[in-house]
Amino acid sequence: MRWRDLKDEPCSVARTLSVIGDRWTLMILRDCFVGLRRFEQFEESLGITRHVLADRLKKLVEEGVLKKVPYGEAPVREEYRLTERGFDLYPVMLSIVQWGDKHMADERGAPIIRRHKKHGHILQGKMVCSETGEELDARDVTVEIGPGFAGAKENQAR
Amino acid sequence: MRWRDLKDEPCSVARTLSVIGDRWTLMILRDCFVGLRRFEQFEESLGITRHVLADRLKKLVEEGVLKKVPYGEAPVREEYRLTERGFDLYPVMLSIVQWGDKHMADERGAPIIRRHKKHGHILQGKMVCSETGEELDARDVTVEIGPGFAGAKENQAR
DNA sequence: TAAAGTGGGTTCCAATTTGGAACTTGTCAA
DNA sequence: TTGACAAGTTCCAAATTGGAACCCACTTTA
Repeated sequence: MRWRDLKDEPCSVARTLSVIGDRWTLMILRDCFVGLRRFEQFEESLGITRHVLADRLKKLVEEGVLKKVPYGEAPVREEYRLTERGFDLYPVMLSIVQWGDKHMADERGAPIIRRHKKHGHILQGKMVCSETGEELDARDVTVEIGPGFAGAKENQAR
Repeated sequence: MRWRDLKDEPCSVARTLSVIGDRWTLMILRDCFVGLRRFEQFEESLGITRHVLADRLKKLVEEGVLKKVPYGEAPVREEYRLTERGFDLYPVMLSIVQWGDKHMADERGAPIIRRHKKHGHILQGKMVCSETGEELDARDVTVEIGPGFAGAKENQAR
């Protein structure tokens, strides 16, 4: 399978990765989640080649994860902002951050901490079962073919 | 910044992506989470070039996400299994799946569904504040410099 | 009014990575 | 002794990324 065929797989992991699985794309989204919006800000923050950045931003806009919003007066320019679809990626981002905090930090602790705006406390997210509220572990879960599986290409069970 | 310098950034997103952000790595992990273990199984499932697969597996073992476990008798071979560090990636995987289920599925619904082993019900995960139990949204959160930030290279605030 | 600055891109070429296919190694089974 | 397996390697071509320079529509400064 080629990378560009991922989006046609009958698998939500593959389909999501076809949008955010590119090198640098999640780093751009990280910057979006901390409030960066402009081409030059992303470039400075990431030190990434400009044409790769332009390409990724274009794809994220095409996929509806970011949108271009005009700003400024005299020379009207455009900045990039998360759409609702983009904000929906927050659980992905937060679980990535928390894995890094747990497994990749040095003895001093996490490089960045999060605070709950409303309550002021330091924030940790946790993935729970929306039915029972129990914290989820892969070993508690089985998978089955769902309604959207059939017909999407060469179907291998997964 | 080059891709291979990601691990030295004072940012847990960057550090985590230095482990799982490579093309195909998350697809390999998806297969691990549904129970595949052997080189040939990954190859067949992904249709990926063998040397890329070998390289990714090697890196995942080096990072402690997978471990090689002997199996078989006469010709003793080795298979790949998730470590605890690997199982800790489940929230990342699940949130990726759920974004795909919500935003990339066709009208028929999700290609795969999950069931809670213990209770038997269909399972949806949700990311909540571990303190208050509220579902989390990026807009409820602010970030601050944490204890592990300083000194790790050229520090840009993030 | 010419020169320099800004933000957001493109273009070009070299260096890395990936894709595809064939070859290797160790062990067993016919 | 030949074949089959599982798990890799090796080689070369194709695609992607990195680095640097160039472009364009405005605006400010001199």
